[in-house]
Amino acid sequence: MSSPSRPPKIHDVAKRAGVSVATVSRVFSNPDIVSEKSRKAVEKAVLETGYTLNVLGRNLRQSQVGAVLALVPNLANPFFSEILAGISEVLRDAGLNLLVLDTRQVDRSSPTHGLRNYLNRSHADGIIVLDGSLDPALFQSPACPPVVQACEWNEGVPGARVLADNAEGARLAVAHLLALGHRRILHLAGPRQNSLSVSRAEGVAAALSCEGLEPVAVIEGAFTLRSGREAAAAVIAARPTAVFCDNDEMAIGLMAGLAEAGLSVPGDISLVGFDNIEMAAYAPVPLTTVRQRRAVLGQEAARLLLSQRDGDPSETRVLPVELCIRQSARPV
Amino acid sequence: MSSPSRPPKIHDVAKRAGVSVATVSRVFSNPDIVSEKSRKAVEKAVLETGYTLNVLGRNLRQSQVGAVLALVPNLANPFFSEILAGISEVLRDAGLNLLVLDTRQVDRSSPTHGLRNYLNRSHADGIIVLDGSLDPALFQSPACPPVVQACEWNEGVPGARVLADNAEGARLAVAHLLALGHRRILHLAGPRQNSLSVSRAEGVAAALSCEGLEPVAVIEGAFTLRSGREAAAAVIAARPTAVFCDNDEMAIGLMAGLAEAGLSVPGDISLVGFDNIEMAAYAPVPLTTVRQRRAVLGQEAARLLLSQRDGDPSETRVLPVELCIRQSARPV
DNA sequence: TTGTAGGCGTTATCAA
DNA sequence: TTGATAACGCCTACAA
Repeated sequence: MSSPSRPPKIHDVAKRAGVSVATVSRVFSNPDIVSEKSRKAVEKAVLETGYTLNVLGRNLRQSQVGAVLALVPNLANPFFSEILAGISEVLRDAGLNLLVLDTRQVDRSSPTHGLRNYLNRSHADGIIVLDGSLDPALFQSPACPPVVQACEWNEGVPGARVLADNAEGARLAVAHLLALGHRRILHLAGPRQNSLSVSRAEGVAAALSCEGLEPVAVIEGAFTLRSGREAAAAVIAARPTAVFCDNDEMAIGLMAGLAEAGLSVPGDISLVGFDNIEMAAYAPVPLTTVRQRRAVLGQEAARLLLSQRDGDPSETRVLPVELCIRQSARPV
Repeated sequence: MSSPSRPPKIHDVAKRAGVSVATVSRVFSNPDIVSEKSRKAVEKAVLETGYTLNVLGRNLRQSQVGAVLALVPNLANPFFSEILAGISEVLRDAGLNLLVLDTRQVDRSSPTHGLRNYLNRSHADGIIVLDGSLDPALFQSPACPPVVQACEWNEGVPGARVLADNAEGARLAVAHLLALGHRRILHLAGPRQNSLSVSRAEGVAAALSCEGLEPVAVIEGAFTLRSGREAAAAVIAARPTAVFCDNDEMAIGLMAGLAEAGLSVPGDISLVGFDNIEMAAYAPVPLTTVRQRRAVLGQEAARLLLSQRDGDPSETRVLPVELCIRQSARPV
């Protein structure tokens, strides 16, 4: 309990407890194989010296970092926080820490200071990629630890993937609109290259083709409130009776844009979103949307990473989605 | 470029380049002090071997982790994501990584496996605490790295603090309501022990006391949409003409609750929030609120931590706030 | 069940 | 400007 100038090392504890450093080490890593007597002595000495394990030494010796890196396209975007919470939860139970890197904030290509430096076994024991726009070559180096892609994905990146059933979600949403009698349906999509946008467009096409239809228009947004609002003029010009939006934020933004133009939802135009963010139920008109369980998605990603690290083959998990009917879509 | 079974070490590079390991090390940490000739040779050997620096070795040698830990009360809460983005940005420029820990997910007291184990120089080079409810004793150990508190705070925790001017924000909000002629003002507050709630209550009191008034009631919420909605009945019972809410989520939740009860905002009741989350402008009635710049708050916290680490004295920064007038509050 | 001793990969000191 | 070498703190054969 004294306040030593130098933090106590495993050696100090050993001396004080009258045992060897190996025994002290074992008390920390595998207590069951040391005798009760030695263990008690060590525990007492630990308390007396205020010793805490120096993780740096252990990590070097074991060639492991004790942390997993999550690559997020935009850390300020609340969409990802719930996924991160799910990841964090599973990692914690496995004794691993969560490192977070915002891919916008880091040079994607520089060989010396860029992202490449992080994709290294000495930086993280594994990587969870939430950004589908990164160069797959980054992950193909033999120095790169196990990788799992979650939510967005990219062909060419090795390892397991965990995704919501995006196509099915979009199909459900559009089928719902069709069942309500809508025929002029517009798709307010995400960025064109984005893997989510692509899958959801497939679902839209699948649903519409049953009726021999196509979207009256596809407008490209940026998954943001603002881009939804700004799409209002183009949406109105296409005269749809209903709009399927690739996420809730664009749907809520569009709601505002339509209101500014004097159009009512769902009176003039029906709206369906995607994600079921918490705010969807509190939008000006409670939003009908597709629920995807973001915490579960994060948990699954972490679990896949752990089993991949343990040598299990990488599989791909597709998580079910479901339609959440509220008040923003009604019969034509 | 070959694919060695064992990752190349600094030794391999040195041999290949015909120099000593010390020189190779210097090329990485301080290139200017090595001759052009040696440097070129090393760079060539690095490329040929595919060598990447093993951070574990460096960290042990330098007794540093290369990462800062952020303690977040609830990682799934979008309020914190923008703060984290600000933190991450500044850390990155300083060559530090961001570790995130959800304090809900971790045992707060267990001496062997709890939070205490993380507050250790071998785990992180510094700590940014966004949770005001943690036991201050945790941070008082000599083994604990530098600490900065941000947003919420706790007397007894050492180190710098960075806060929004919560009292002033609340004062501005209530003064605005008073100027609109409101006299029956209710305070929908956060949890009673929360430091934010306390400061904001002071601001409310300060503004009201100028008119010799007090809140018609103080209702305790949980900073969530749901708690705002659930407060509606109690709010209505107190018959205020205006409500100041400790955050935007509760204000938007309350808006929904009031609408369900057939009351209109701002027709029947005026509302002011706090935070200016992005959704505030897209609420059923665009929300008048107090803007606090969360990204800047995170940046400042990280900067304070860095300067504290470099031995500068710890100061406390109070960040300005400003009133954002929209449409949820109007004259009585 | 315990102890001894070598090594994980790097950097910093010191001398050349 | 460079090289040899001793740490950094811990874990784990291996031997006792």
